[in-house]
Amino acid sequence: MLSLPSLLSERVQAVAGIDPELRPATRPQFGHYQTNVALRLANAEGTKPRDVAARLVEQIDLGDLCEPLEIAGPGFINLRIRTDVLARVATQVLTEPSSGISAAGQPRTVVIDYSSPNVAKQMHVGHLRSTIIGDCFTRVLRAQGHTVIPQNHIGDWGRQFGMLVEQILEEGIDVAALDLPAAEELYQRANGHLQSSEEFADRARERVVMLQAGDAATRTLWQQLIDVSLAGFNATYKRMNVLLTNADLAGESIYNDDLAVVAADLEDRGIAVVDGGALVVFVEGFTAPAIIRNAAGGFGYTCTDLAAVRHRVGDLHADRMIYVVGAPQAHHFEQVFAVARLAGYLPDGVSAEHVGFGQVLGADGKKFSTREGTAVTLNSLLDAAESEAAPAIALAAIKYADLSSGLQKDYTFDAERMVATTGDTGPYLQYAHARANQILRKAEAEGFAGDAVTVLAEPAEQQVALLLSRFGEVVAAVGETLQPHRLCGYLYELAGALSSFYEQCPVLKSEGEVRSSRLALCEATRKVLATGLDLLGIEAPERM
RNA sequence: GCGCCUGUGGCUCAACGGAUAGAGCAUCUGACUACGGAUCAGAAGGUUGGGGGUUCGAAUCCCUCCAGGCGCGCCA
Repeated sequence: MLSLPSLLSERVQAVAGIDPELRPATRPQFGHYQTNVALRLANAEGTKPRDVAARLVEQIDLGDLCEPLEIAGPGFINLRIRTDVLARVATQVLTEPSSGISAAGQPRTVVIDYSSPNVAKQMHVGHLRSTIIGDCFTRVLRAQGHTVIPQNHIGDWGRQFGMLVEQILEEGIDVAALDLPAAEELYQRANGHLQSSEEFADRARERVVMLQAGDAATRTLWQQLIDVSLAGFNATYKRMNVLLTNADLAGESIYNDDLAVVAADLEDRGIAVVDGGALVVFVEGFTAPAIIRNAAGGFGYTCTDLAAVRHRVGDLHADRMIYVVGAPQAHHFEQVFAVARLAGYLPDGVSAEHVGFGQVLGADGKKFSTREGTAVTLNSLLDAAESEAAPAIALAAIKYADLSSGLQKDYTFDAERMVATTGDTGPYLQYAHARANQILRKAEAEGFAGDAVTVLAEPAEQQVALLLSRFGEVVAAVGETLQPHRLCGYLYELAGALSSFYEQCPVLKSEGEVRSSRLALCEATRKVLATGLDLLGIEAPERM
């Protein structure tokens, strides 16, 4: 079904010839939607905007959907949707399983790279954002009918495993018996050891070679470290209620065999050249080249990411790739994508987007860290929120705080503010949902029901219905722009409209068709709130 | 030095070149014998970091300066 805003837009465009850029009206007296299309046309033609508007209004065929169009101000055309149409659309939101989310016209295969913690280290604040944001994208794009393939690019390979394995052997510990925090302590000890002892550093280096060569005993310990870490990660994912599972794992190590292949391919085709002993690609617009293989013969993460691009396009058949990685990596990904384009790993038909995000700051406005100056673990963050509210509420609070403002901005982790049930917070939305649910439950107990919205006499009712009709558009916009805060803002507005409606329009105390219509409106709103919250990865409780 | 991001009421944030820059928190005033009050209605609070420019129209685009953050060949 074509959503109402798209339908309106289409009708206007049929006459205007250009995208009317329909926008929700900025003020109630301007109706429901406004377009500046006449202003733009007049500008191009050199005619008077209001004359153009008058001509358009004459020709636009919207009588079945809108009240008579109005021209206002310098030449805006204002649209007011007929209440019978609003009622019909609200009923559709209620009855259709999609709640108004329209299936993507061209379903794509979307690979999303997110979370990506490092083995033998606890997840920290940066992983919090990547995980929450990536999880939201997965949910939104799936709801639109895209095939989403999450890729959890965990750090399960690299030089650190040399020191880790050596430290294990020296201490004679049973890795399988460790938990993740203990593994991280091991990491710290190994790192300290590496700094203080040349001899240990040499052994660590040799151990890396053994690991790469596939030495059985070394591999076993390495695998045990991964298993221990995964147990920790999965516990956190479960606690966070995110969709990631072991099936989504695609750690760095899976590309081991591809690295030399990629390097050789780039070198053979003259894309990469040896410079200062390293194999590099010079990309126009970048001051420093991308290093494919360092002078010592090792492969860095640029090479790994190129191999990953090749795999995702070639084997997973991605036609859209999204990388949810901190903003400091922006430059790196720009370069990786540029090289991948040059090499043809990233064909024209495949898009690649890096969604960077800002840091999590502490209450002092500085980078969030512990008193000792180390990174705050994700679990301790969850603990902090749970000390303010029940787990389901605390989690909603964190996720909403993370998603509700522009991703690129830093945000301050303020547990007390996040869990507030007033204002623009996750718990407020949960409460609105629980409230709607409560009234529906009471209605059911009293034998009342409503299966269609038929009466929209009150402005408050109309406002709710209008917002319901926009849900699909908002979800589509989030899928396209990858800006979850749009959905947050929409749901907040809807929750507010619902509260106003409660205040002004008695539901259970009204009677007959008015009552059943209002119940249907409540149910449709409850459904959209629940669906929308779910897209954010937030649970919609039945009671609070 | 070069590059990227950020700068909007006291605080936290919206605003896809368009009408009088919107919300929330905090503050103040109200609301049915409140219990859907974990709510709602309202008030007050802004020369959008400064200065230029483009445009019928700029928080938004361009230039410049200021402040903060983050990057910039062999770590990931």
